[in-house]
Amino acid sequence: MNLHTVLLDRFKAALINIGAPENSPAPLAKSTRAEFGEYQFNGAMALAKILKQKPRDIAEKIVAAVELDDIAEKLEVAGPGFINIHLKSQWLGEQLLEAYNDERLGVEKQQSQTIVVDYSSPNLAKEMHVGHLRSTIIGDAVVKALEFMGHNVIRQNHMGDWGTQFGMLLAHLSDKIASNQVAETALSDLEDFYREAKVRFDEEDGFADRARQYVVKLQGGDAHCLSLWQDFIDISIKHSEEVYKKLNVSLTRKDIMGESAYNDDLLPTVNELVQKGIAVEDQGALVVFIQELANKDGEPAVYIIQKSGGGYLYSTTDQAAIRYRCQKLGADRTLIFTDARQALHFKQTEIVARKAGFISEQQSYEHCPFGMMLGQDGKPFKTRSGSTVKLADLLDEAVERAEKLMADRKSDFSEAERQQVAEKIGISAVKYADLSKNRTTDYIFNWDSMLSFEGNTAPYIQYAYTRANKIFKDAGANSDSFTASIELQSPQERVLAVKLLQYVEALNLLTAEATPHVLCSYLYELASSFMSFYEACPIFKAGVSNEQKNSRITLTGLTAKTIKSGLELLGISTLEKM
RNA sequence: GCGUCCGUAGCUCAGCUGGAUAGAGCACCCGCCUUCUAAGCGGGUGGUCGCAGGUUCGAAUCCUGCCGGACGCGCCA
Repeated sequence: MNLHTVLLDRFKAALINIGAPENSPAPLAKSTRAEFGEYQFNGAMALAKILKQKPRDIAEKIVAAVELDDIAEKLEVAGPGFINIHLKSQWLGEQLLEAYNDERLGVEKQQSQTIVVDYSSPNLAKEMHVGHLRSTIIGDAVVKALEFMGHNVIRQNHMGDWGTQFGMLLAHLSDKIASNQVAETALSDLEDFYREAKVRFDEEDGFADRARQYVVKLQGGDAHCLSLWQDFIDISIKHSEEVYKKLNVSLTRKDIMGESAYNDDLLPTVNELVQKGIAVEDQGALVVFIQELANKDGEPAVYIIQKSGGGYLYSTTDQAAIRYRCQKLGADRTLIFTDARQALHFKQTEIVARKAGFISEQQSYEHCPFGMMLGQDGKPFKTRSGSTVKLADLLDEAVERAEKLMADRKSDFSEAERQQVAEKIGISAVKYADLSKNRTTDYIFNWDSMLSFEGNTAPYIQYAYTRANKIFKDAGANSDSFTASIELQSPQERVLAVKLLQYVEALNLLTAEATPHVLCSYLYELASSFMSFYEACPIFKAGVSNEQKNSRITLTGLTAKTIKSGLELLGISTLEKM
């Protein structure tokens, strides 16, 4: 059940009844203050001009026409023509009970689409660093939410497993193996390995030439080179998989669709663009002139799809990828999670692909950009040439810090338990801190605030969960058999009740905009509402009637289930105690 | 030069498909533990929503111009 949708449908019907034109604006919003009820309909003011009547008169007519007796306690017209909606406690209680007894918590699925999601996509030449964190976890949260909402999601890990840099790496690896080193050992630290290869490339006579030969051989399908490359890729993928496991990210080998996978498609793609007259030769290269993105002097933007030497670029691969995703995979939507700096590239890519007919009008292509992770000083955590922070190291530090915080507190955890809890707290703190921020802007990374256990943080929400879960279990309530009627008496119960029913609204927004932070905000508000309820509405204390007790246990149970569900979609696991 | 994104409390961030008195958390101040986990709850101080115009009954939100910041703009990805 979707509160917003139910109410909106009723108001839309009412608008027609009072003679408003079809498709009149029907703004329905959550009320900003408790005294204004739970929702407010603000359409009367907008209609004043269209109907040539006073907004308050229109509001009165809408109130008279709208059929809400079963749902609303009262409707009141306020201010210039706001219609405040106070929902019926009994009706809310019935909806909550339904949600409680539903394994989907009352969340209706969306109309199913095939959605391709391109995320994580690390460069296999190096180890994953902090720059890959956002794409990986934001993408994974969106993927999980889309699946929960009923979509057919196809993950695409567009790994950087091809390109000129591999010549240098393979030449270096070849030498290591020639001197009897095992590939796994040589590549135990990819970062060191890359650095060594780079130094040789820059300084050692003849090495750069050998590296270039390796590129040519590799692209020509030379067996020895391919075998070396395969070894390298396998080991590098294992590094990534370790990070995914630590991060509780759902990507697996079968989701990998690296750049190399499009190798055979590049020439046909380029040919198609040329045949259709979209790509033309310019200064020896094949380019697409994009008039739509021309500057003020009318000079078009230039999009290179083949270098003057015949080599391909990432634009070529991206065109091939669109063809594959839209035509072979049948993507209704394609979501791409990369940093904001690539925004222009993806805008150009879409324009070119649409001209070429690789993507149809009905199919969407959505670049979902995100900002950089910055240090305390407001500067990037990592510079392009400077030292990088390895993602694995960052996560290890998160766990260490969580351990220290736990050590400062008394607990009856065994050593093994404490280790496990610290791991979950540390990792989830890092993930949540990132996920809870609007992805489009840069954000400042701060250990203290993400691990502070206060405010909009993972530990706060996890703590709320352990509290709710504990009570629910203490009540001996089995989620399958326990039911009660719900009585909403105190303000805290009401606030919690309405919040619980708004889970679906947060999810709909998340899937539409690919913004996990709206789910974080929702969960924080839910957790916070529960904490207030917890303080104000005792369950196992004297003077609490049986009906009240059962009602509150049900609310608590649904809260626990909802938080658990929401955190799972964010890729954050819950704890039984902490 | 052109383009994209951004500028909200001392700090970190919500709110931006226009709606009532702009919200959280941190920090600061004041309260609440003889057991449903105080890693919590309640209350308070703190704002020319970068600036200036415009559209509108109504603008943090839309438009224009400035100022400030980040990032892009033909053979890297």
